[in-house]
Amino acid sequence: MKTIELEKVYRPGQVEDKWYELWEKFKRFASSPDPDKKPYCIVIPPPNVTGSLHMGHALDNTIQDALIRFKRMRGFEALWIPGTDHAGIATQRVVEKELAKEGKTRWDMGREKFIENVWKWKEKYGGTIVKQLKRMGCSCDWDRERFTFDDGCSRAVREVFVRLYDEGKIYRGKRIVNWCPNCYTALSNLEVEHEENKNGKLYHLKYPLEEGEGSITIATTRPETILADTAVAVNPKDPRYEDLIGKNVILPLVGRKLPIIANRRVEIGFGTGALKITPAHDLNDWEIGTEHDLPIIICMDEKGIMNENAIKYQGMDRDECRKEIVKDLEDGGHLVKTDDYEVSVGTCYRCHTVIEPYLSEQWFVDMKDLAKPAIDKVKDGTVKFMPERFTGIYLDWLENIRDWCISRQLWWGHRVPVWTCGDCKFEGAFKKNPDKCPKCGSENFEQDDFVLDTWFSSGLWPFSTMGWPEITPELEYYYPTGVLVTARDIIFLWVARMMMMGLKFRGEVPFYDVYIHATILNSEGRRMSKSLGTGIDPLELFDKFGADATRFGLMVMTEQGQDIKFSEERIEMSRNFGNKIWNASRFLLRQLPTSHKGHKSDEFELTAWDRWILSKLNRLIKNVTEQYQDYKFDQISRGLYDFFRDNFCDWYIEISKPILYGEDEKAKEKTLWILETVMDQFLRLLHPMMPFLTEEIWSFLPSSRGSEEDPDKMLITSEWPEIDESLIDPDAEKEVELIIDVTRSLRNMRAELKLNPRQKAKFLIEAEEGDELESLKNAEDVISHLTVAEVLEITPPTDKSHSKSLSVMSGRINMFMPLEGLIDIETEVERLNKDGKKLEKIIFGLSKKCENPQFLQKASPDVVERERKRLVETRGQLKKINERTRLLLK
RNA sequence: GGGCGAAUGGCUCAGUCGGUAGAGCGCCUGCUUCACAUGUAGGAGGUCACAGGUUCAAGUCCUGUUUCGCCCA
Repeated sequence: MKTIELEKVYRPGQVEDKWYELWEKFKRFASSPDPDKKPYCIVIPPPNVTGSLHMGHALDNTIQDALIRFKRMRGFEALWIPGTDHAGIATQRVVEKELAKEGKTRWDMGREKFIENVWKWKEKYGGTIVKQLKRMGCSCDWDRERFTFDDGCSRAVREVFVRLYDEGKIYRGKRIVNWCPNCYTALSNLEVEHEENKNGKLYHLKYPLEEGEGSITIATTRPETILADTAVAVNPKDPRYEDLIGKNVILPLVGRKLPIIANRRVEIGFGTGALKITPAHDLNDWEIGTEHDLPIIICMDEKGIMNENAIKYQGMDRDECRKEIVKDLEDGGHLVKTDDYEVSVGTCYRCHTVIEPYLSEQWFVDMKDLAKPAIDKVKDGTVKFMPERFTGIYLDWLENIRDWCISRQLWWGHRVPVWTCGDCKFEGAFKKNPDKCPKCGSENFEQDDFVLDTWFSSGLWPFSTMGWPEITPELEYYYPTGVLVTARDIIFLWVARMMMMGLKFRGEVPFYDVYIHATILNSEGRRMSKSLGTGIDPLELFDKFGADATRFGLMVMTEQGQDIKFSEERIEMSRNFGNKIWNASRFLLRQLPTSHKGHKSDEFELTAWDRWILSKLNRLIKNVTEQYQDYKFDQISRGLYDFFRDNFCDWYIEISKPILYGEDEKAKEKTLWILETVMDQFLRLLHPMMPFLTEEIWSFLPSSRGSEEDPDKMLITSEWPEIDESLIDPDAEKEVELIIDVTRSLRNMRAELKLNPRQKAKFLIEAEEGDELESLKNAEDVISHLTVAEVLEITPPTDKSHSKSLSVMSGRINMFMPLEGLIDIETEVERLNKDGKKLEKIIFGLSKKCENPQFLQKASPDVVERERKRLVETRGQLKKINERTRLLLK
């Protein structure tokens, strides 16, 4: 019979590539509606098409893949829809950078040509992240891969826009928006990151009164905007300025006359209590300006360059202008003082340029009505957040939602489908491009120049990927999806918007669970960032440790609940774990030329060890299955790890060796059956986390050999283990734990004497008559095997003095190792004293407890009973120790 | 300013219902034994941030404090 020889060390590289190809070749990831099965669907939170895999993706997609593989094995019709996001700003920037290398700009080539170029770029480089997802084993149905800017998704965007527009939920308005002078576009509030600028300054500027000698001093962090000041405001309740309200000041450097107005929004305590009002360059000022009907002056252009209103500063950029103005104000005696001031500045999430609050005409979505159902469905428990605390964050945001600025001054993206007639001024939104004005028939009918926020299309992702606005079989079968897996910084960008859009356009939530996973930090606890160079490239980890190990390591790390400080040690530990599994299977395969799986547990007389490992296995099945449902990935990985290393390898395989190398054929058969069963079930349980390694080993197991050619035999589409409750056996567990305990104690004695591992030792064990003695006697062979013992006497307590032996106690069991004069009395006495001290301390605590009437009265009876028993046992141990000390010193 | 989270061994972190504090890595010691040195056997190492409180009993529950991190404004 042919046995399979495996390499001593598992090498993931080739194995991983091979299996991914085979899974794809045999369409193992494919899913389509099947009325006989329950659907389970995940839509990937689409990564940027320009992106490459970072640790956050690696974690996010490991989780999704594990869930999909789990559900697939559980018999669900499991579909994972992959895809990417067209990432308006990011992609456009990348292509513009390329052009810049040739000394060109997008304006040089024009809109159409430029977009063509971006598409070309996308076709060429956009597949990077997809390849990387494959590299890590993601079992997405790639035939269903989507792109937020593909035809289908674009149709969905059009449909949604037109419907919201026609309902009046989308409107155009002139507002202060977050403007990025580097990307030349407006951004939504969510795309602005706030940073503390510790080098900020608060400038106190003196504005002279129009009449008389006096002046008013205002405080500002942005002196360059005085060029667009149109008023000075004070709080009506501020006694300092009561007399000045209604008077005018003269704006320094400019000479414009500004009224002093009273507005309750002005904070009395801030700065001087007097505020310069620049309606076109500050949101708060805009609101005050609107209330007072102030004139609006814009002093810079969309690139942050000072414009014609900036008098002699025209042409300077913002920062340069600030310096010049401060200098001129100082020269003119208008600068009273400059204080250091820590100021929070908004920056662009893509390029980190300081955001300019900027007055411009943009498209907005009125969110109030959309938000309401999205709030309700979380409040009534239809949609659940994991961990639960994110519910509050989500609700809080939606309850205070503001209108969403959806237009971007980009070229790459869904163009706003609104046309305006140059003749009759008719304006309308269209699902299909019109060629003339439907009202007056004019061909002077122009489409809006702006494009939509990328997140507008990702909000539709859970149903646009399924073919909506068409009602496809997919949509009817897979929607709502099971879970959205993402990081917490995406709760508003995706989760909330998908909820709103899903409820609005499908009338149903897009997913039932929202699993928010950790953010991965580097080992110093800082966010991983490519621009800071503080990131770790997951692909390097795949190369070094394998994708399986990286996946498993990440799963172990998610135990941290919130942020993960990345530690490569965990990945290494997982690599070692994989190697351990590999080697255990190597051992097993040598013993197992053919399958022994056909048996049933009642065919054999099972030993305590057999019942123990089957009991542990079934507990594992139970736990892992439940924990997948609760997204407890840390506990799953930990449970698998402990079971395999501790229970299976360290103990069961070890005790199986004398049997497998022995003569008892029936016992051999039984042991092989159990070994194979455990390995088989374990591989299934581990598969979602370590898909490659498990599939590889699986393909060697006799029962599934040849699965490389036969997709029906592959692990990926095999069945998830069913728990057999009848095999959970607390008695066997207790019995084996006793034997393990005794074995450890005996080994401990060996180690203390620095006995060579091959040197056979002699042990005496004394246990009270009863179950324990019985169990130990039954396990005599096993214990002597595990402890390399020659003579192993197991008896009831005797009167022997054991004076020349080492001793150790565990519970009510006393163990001795006779030494014939080898013992170092001093060391042994010292050790006994140390143990005795420990015991005394425990006894002191326990006796105090057990004498406490409150404890006896109030604690539950079983606790009292347990503590009493412990006290008696511990006292007995101490007595023995004292006795031994006395004997040794005699 | 408002909210959320964290603080446990040298490091990174688990710790379920309140009832004997655990793991991985690192460290020390023994071992090339026939699946595995990516291994194995053993060991040292903890005032559970601090202060109160509840309780027979607190790492765990409550209140406050400190430090750190994140989000929102």
